[in-house]
Amino acid sequence: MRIKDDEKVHRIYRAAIKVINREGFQGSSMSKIAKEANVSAATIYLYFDNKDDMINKLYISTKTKLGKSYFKEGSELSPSKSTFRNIWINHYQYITENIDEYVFQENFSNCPLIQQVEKKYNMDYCPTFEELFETAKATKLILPMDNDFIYSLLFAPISSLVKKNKISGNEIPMNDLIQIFESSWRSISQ
Amino acid sequence: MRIKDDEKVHRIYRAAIKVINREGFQGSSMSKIAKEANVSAATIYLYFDNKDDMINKLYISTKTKLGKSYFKEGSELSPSKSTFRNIWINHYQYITENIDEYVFQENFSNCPLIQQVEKKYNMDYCPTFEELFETAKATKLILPMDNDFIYSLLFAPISSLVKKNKISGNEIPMNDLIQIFESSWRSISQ
Amino acid sequence: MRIKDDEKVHRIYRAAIKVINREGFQGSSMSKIAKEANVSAATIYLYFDNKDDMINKLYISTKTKLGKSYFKEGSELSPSKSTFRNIWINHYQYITENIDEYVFQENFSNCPLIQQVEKKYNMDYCPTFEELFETAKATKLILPMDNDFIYSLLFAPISSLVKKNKISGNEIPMNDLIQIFESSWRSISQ
Amino acid sequence: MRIKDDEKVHRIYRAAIKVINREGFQGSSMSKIAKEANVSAATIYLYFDNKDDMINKLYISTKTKLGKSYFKEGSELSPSKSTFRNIWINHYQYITENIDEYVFQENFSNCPLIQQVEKKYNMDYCPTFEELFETAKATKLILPMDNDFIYSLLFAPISSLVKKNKISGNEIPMNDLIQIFESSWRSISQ
DNA sequence: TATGAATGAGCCTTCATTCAT
DNA sequence: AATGAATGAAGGCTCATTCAT
Repeated sequence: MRIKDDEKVHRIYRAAIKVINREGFQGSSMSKIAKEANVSAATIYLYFDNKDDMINKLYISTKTKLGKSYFKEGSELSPSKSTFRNIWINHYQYITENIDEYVFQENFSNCPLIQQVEKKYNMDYCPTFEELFETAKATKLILPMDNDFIYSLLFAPISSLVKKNKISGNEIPMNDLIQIFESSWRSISQ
Repeated sequence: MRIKDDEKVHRIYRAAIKVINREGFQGSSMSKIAKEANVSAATIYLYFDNKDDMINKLYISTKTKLGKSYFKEGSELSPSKSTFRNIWINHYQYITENIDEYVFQENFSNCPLIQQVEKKYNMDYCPTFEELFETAKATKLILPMDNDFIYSLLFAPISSLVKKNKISGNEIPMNDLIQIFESSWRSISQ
Repeated sequence: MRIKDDEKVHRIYRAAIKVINREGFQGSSMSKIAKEANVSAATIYLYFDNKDDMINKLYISTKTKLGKSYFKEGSELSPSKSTFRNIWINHYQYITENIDEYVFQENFSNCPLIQQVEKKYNMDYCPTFEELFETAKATKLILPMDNDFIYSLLFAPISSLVKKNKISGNEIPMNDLIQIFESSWRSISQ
Repeated sequence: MRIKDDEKVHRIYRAAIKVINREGFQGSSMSKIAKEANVSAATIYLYFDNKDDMINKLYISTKTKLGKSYFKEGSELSPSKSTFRNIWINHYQYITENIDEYVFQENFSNCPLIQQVEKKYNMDYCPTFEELFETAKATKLILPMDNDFIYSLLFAPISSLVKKNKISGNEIPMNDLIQIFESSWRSISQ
């Protein structure tokens, strides 16, 4: 018998993202995804229960990767401006380098189908962030605010700009990038 | 007769938003929308060329309303912090009061179908903002930055929080709201 | 708008029977039935919820017709041999003249899908028979037996022969028919 | 090795009957049958050309067993009422004890797929019956009728009742059984 | 021999859209 | 203008069957 290819799951994931980003959610059919992945549509059903199952798992997979993207292995997380800057830059780099995954994910975080997954997922979303924010607040590095507020003030502007640029096809020069970080930082720092 | 028409178009718009937000994009069929709007599916084709046409026009309609939401009629736009705060609050109020329209719009701004509309639309997006930002920069009220940056720094955090709260069902108390505005303002003010 | 054709339901019924008897149950697809009925497959779904619903309703429809077939309108049902013979002959004529419906029905009475319908249906199956059998027993025309036994002894042999002949393509001459009735009658008469 | 094969074929047969009777013909897929038989679906294709081939062979197998069921080994077949009664009872016992096989077979005797097999099969159906009936007619034990008629008059009623009871879940008490045989016998005896 | 992986064909069903009234 | 009826096309999914080990 042939060996069930673990790599095949990722081929399907990549194909799904590609098709969905190209043709939208409604334009994405299992057969299109299958063709893009160079497998038979029936094959997808060997790896997933159904379309929803596939989308959910794909969503969780990308979400997990994104969650990890903030923190490079071995890097320190002492509460300092430079730590925040590193995290911020990591995030920026990840979403620009994986713009398709990122767009896919943003598209779906609002989708009713995904929201129950989302709810459950949010709970264990980012314990690392919780910790970092708390100690930063304790050391009076940043303002005492709800963690969600901090997160949004820090990351929402750059995320929003990346998405906008995706559409227009522009890129943000490094100078501007620093400027945006400094502004975001100012909004939360004490 | 003209009035009757217009009223029906908006009934269809409201129904479409309702169905789409309830069942997702793929779950929204013309017949479901028709039923929700209490018309026959065939009737929709008297007012729109096809489904895409309807979605596009709906998108533009909501986008226009959102664009107007920032500025209350007759209000002054002299470049001052309080002007910015008013605009910011207007925006917040509008999206919380019209959360369905807002979610719909956000959902679709990333959708391939909408992006050509978006591109064209963005150009004449908000001349008022351009003006306001430019004079504010000239008077050194805010930092000299790309207008897109200013816009994102000012609005992206609160938008992001509203969406997150939509899912979790929470609401932001007024105190917190002020805090968020102050933070956002700090990120762009000089 | 076009008028919903009540005759269309019967066209679909006829087509379904034809296809099912020709190609068997597994060989019968909605599209084949649709083609046979000269309608689009989608049209069938205007009249029935789904395939099972259609089969069930078809089954009930034929069953009802068969139930009525025993008794010609206006005919007497006094308990006498000639009454039984008339009923018996009516039944024979009906199933030979509607052999397709009959075969379809026999095919499905054993099918798991149909058996819940069947169970419910059996209750009000044939009150007329109950009555006739009871009075015939009371007048000592026939033996005192369970009504089901009477029914089977009377009709099962001829039904079985008709089905066998359907396959072989033979027909039963009138002489033989009388002989079979006389035999069946002997098995229940006192 | 030969033994192992045979055992597996019968495991497949049993599984097929089980699945088909449980879920109907359309609900019976090769993989379900395979799972029920505890083999891989591919394995079935080592023993049968395809699904039809399997069903046909299964049908012939059960039909053969049923054909043998009438006659217990070493029993006498002199033309007498008691011989007929023995045969009749044997048949009854067999179909009640092997109700699944019996139901399966009845289900398929009307199925187009099976009817060519049936036609060919009928020829050498039951030479023993032919013989018995002929001598019984010659000795004026039973009426001079077509053998098919005799067969149907004798067995169709009890078969029909067994099937009906299968559905309703009842059983026939011995007293009634004798009564039914006596009735059936009266219909053919001289 | 035995089997998990793979797939083209086909099934049931729904959809966006048009037709006829 | 309005709509129920109708449908070709497509979608998700399963199946009988074959492949490769």
